[in-house]
Amino acid sequence: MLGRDFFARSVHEVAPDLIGVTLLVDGVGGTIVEVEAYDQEDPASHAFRGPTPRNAVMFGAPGFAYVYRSYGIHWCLNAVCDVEGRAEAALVRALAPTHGVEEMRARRGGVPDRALCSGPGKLCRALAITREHDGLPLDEPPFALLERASEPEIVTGPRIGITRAAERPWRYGLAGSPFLSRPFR
DNA sequence: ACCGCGATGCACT
DNA sequence: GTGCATCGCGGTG
Repeated sequence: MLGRDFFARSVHEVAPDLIGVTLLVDGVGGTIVEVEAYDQEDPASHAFRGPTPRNAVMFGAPGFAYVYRSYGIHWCLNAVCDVEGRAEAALVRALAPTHGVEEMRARRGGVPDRALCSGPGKLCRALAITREHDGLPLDEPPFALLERASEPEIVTGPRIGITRAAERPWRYGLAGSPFLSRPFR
């Protein structure tokens, strides 16, 4: 089990270290294969313009879940990071399903297994993550984070779906994984 | 393969 | 009123 101190570092260290970690919610989930980093000086980050009710968790202690609604439909999960009081977060973008696959299939309505968790909105659907998880600690139920077994081969590239600061190579992935939201170039 | 678009909530100008 | 840290579907090459 990963403790909260894992997240008491710069998101630029935490994000690549999350690749290969197993994320479970009520025992359902899989191996993290894709993450993006957002820091406080980042125009693409929700924290860039300062605290609001929505992003309040980002300005709190590290090791907690920041869950927000995207495009009015989807939920997205972040792990809050923090070094020297900065508001930073790692957006969990894709998992390789390993635990509770039948449950995830039922929640995701017949998509191929490869697409069960191949995007930030998709994985929240598969793991039933909603606003109720916003602000919950990641090292206590219903969450669980299992340390990776071996050192993964990590690839990087520009982040997806943003318009500002889009050139920053702060997207991290497991090399060659078929469970990514999109391939790396 | 790519491209367009609708669904829908909410923070912010 | 505008713009998203999205997704899935339906159209066209």
